[in-house]
Amino acid sequence: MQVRVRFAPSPTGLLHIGNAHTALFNWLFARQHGGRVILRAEDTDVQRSQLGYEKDICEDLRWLGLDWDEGLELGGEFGPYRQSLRQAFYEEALKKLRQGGYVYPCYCSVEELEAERQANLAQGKPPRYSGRCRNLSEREIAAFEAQGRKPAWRFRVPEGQIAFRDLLRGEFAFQGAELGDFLVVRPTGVPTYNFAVVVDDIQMRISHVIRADEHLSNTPRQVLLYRALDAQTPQFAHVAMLLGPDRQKLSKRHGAVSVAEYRAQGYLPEALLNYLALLGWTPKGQEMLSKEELIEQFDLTHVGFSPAVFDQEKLRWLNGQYLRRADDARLTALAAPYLVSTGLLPEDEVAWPSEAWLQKLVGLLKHNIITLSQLPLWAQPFLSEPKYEDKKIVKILQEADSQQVFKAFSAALAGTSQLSSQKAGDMLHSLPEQLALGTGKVFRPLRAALTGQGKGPELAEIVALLGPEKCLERVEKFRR
RNA sequence: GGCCCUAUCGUCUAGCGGUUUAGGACACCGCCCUCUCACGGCGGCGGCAGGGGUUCGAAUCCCCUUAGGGCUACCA
Repeated sequence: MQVRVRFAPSPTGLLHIGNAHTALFNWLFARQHGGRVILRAEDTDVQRSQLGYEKDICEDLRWLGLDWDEGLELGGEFGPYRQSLRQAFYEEALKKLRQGGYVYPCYCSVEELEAERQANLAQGKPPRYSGRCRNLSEREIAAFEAQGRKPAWRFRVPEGQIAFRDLLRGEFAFQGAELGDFLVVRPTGVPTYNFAVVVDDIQMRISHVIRADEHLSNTPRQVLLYRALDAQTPQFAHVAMLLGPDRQKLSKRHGAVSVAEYRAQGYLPEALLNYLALLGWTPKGQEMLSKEELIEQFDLTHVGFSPAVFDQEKLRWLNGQYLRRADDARLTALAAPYLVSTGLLPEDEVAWPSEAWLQKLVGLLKHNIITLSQLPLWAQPFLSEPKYEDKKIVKILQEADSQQVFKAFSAALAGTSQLSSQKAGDMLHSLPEQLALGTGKVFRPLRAALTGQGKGPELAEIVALLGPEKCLERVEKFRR
């Protein structure tokens, strides 16, 4: 049997980290089984769904490196892949349910239902549908129709056991009596989630439904639908959902929860992807894994089912690791927007320093940062004049010993046109002995004069990158 | 309220009845490297939610309690 998985986000917002997590697990599973990934938009919530979000979600998935074989933007054999375009399928399925006597028309209004629900809740009774319309006579139906009421369609849930198997967690058995008759089609003719998913998954030949834990309780309803539609159920696998640091469901209250936000903060897609894979699953060996290695090592059956807290710190660590290993040319391209938006680089690329120099700069500074958005802070003295605002820096510059350091440094640089970091290092390290000063006494004032900062890359690298001319200029400023 | 899921260091987790003085990663602390920060190296702190069983033996199996989460929607 061919493995066919789907990722079915609802376009009611940006791609959520939690959705990206299940998308990744689906993707990994499909890729390691030579299966296909289907991307479908679940937009049956007409009020909240927006086409724009659908585009954003596609873009974020691609950014993460999760591609798909059929679905949105690609089309395919079993389309269309947006639920609002699939009305004919739902109507056909509803017809089948009606013919089989699995559903009945319900004329209750939203207000009536909500009142009933509240009343039940207040009395400590289960807030499920009473079944008021379950056994309407022909005459009662005719009366409602005469009033111009449009019916919704409800599934007649049988009593008795509904069993299914979860690939991860084993056997489940729910009692039909506990479920209550659920809505399948709204009065507007738009299907509800449970119905649309099942119809689509059947028609799209989905073999494995890998989704978050929160859908476990919906599964018996869906199993009922599969049976009524005379279809085979797919394999279910419910993975744990993601939590915030307070162990509540991960939400906007916890800060950045969309993939787009992490991208904006300067996280690398491979870092986010790698981190997401580590939530609920652990590799045997080391944890830093490429997409290819993940495909090779990932094992759905070893995914844990206890909910996982999304830990920013570990993500940050991973991002730092990937940053340091990243190609400088690529990083420079990614970093440029941050440098432009902070005014360190002009809008117009023509006015930029050479590509080679920029790459050296980024290649050097990538060792000091955790996210790309931190780059401007370090790049500042290289792309504009140092600020010399820090009190400690000012004090170092004013120290008596600093004067002879500046003098010796200037003398050593005079007449030099270019310096490798190696040469610069040799020169710098000869100074302490020459001046009979401690290394710190020599290096600290130079670093201060050259960058206005107390920390940063190796001094030799700074000197090489700035070039003799600029170094001289900055040091001379402090000579008296 | 009912039903369901979950429970190992602060966090992610390994562990699938004996090989465990419970292993790793992040974070934290200390030391080393070093002009500083970061990286890196070494070391440390820190956990089986509680209570009952089952068993020669339990983090591992069962039950109860507790805690957290989910579903019970004309949200998905």
